[in-house]
Amino acid sequence: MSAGTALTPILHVDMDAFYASVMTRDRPDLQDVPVIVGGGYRGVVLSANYLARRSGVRSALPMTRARRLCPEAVVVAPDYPTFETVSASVRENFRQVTPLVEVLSLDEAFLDVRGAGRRLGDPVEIAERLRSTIHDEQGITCSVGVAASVSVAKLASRRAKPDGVVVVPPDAITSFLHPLDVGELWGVGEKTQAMLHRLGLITVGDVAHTPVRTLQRALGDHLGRHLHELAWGVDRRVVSARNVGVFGGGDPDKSMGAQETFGRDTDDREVVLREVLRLAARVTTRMRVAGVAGRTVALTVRFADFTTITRSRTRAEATDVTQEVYATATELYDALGLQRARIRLVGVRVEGLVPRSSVHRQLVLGEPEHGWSDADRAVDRAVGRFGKAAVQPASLL
DNA sequence: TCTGGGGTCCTAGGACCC
DNA sequence: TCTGGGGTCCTAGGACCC
Repeated sequence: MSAGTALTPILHVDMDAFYASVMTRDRPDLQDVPVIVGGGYRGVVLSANYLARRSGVRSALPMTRARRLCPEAVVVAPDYPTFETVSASVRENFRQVTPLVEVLSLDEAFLDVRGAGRRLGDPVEIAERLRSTIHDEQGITCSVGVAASVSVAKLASRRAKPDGVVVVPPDAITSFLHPLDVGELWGVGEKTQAMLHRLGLITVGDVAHTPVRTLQRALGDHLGRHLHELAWGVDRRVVSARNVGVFGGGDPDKSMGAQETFGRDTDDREVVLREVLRLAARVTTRMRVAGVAGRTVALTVRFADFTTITRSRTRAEATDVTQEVYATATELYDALGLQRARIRLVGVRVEGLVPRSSVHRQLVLGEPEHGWSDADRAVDRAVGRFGKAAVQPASLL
């Protein structure tokens, strides 16, 4: 193993145009045409292949604009179960390299291969072997960034795209980072980039050579310090198999929610509340499967002009009961006192989740012994046996 | 037919408590 | 009593990520 790569044990593996690659891999007819994954009414682009990107199509772009930019593109609806399957197989490939895998999303992960060197070779050899395994088994390509820290590895993988590997040795970190636009840094989005540009800070090098106090005044204590450190390649964040977010085996979720954009805007309270009930049922069903309950219920309302508000209320005790979440969300909605406001989207979220086993409910005087909670569990059993369509709250029928 | 859905984290003000 | 101050909870909003 060369001394250089032994000092760069962090891999960031990122599938290339993941959704688009998966949707087209078994479709010879889609190999040489621009492809956009997304669609649906009022939707956005989830992913686009490299031919479509050449026309300026990017993820999160409204579909209407994407079609205008690339009218010849084939639009394909996403197939999430297949994405999950492919993603699980790839994660298994990762775990054969090291147990230190931090899954960021369906198509991205950090690997710490510090302990794998003797067995599997240096980090670059490991990266290349993973790439060919994934290509052979899944028929899709990925790119890998190799560096001493997660933030630099993440930037390196972007440079490696598509279908490549980029290594940033420790002595090349600042020469790699400093020419990049500040917007490339992980955690700098549109707003922060614009703010930094207004201050005349265009490149990562500009940020590196700005006093921390100045950055903190503009961006707040935390972000200011954080960006200054990132600009010098200082990143104490470690690859943690615990931080796996939505996927199994990691830290539990802190909140669960669901939201839905209406096919067309509505000002009808009945229509909105029927959707709120549907969302409350969806969320609490997931909570009961996960064995969690939460005290805070948050309602999101987005109006026709895209302004978005949230209102939340913390209940005395944690709940996973559909009717209780629905009741709180309804109170929050009615407290808005809306008069004919055009509503585009509603969302329901339950926060402050704790294991259900840690919740001991006070018996409220007059509360039926077998109340809504038992009703929910009966619904869950029926859904488990007969499928989602079998049981719905009465007002959804 | 402009702008999805699932999350996390940070900030800031006010209440409240010691 | 020339009004301090810290810690925690709650709420609302905003930025960001994939």
